[in-house]
Amino acid sequence: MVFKPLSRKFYLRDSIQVARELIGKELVHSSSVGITSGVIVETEAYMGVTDPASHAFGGLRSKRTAVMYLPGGRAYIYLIYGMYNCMNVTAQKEGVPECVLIRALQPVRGIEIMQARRGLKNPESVINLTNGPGKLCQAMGIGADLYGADLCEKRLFVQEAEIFTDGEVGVSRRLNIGYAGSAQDFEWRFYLKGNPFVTKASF
DNA sequence: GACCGGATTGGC
DNA sequence: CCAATCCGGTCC
Repeated sequence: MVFKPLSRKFYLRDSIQVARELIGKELVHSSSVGITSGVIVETEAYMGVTDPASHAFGGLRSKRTAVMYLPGGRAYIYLIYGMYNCMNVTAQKEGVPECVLIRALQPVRGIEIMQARRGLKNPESVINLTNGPGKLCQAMGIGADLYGADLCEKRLFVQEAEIFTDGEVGVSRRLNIGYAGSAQDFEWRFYLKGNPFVTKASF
């Protein structure tokens, strides 16, 4: 099995472009219990300093946002609602804190590991493994220990998918950012049309 | 040092 | 529909 992380160059662009191009690529995590991976089918771009929905809005620098200011291509992982992790891919050149939230995956490798980590009652429900940002982090074993991980190395990375996922890329507003004012209307969410792992949205 | 709320989820 | 659960950000 040959792993080939995308180059740094892929990430050194604005997060909208990175978010769109991440659709259809494979996110891979090599952990002590084995390899898990999935095709990225839903993303959201967070445009940093000028984006009220971004954790780096206004140029905020903190322990949490620090990784976003490094050159793109690292994992920005944060705890949401005190219980779930969300994984972002950082984008842009050094000093420009943009990132892309991974909202859903279609499982490819290590599905049994994912099921064990998720601890679902009905294991036949594969859909529930990775159809949401918190769920996919749990299934993939992505936690705070991977904060800042370099995606150009081989522990946690993105590569070209070997399987073909058909369907075109849809665009919509981002979800659950009611606090973000007019930025709610920006269409910075990307998803694979018709894919069953994509979050059900009302628009 | 206190208080508030969230880029979510699963159970009732 | 709503509780879970805790960290970061804000304000005092």
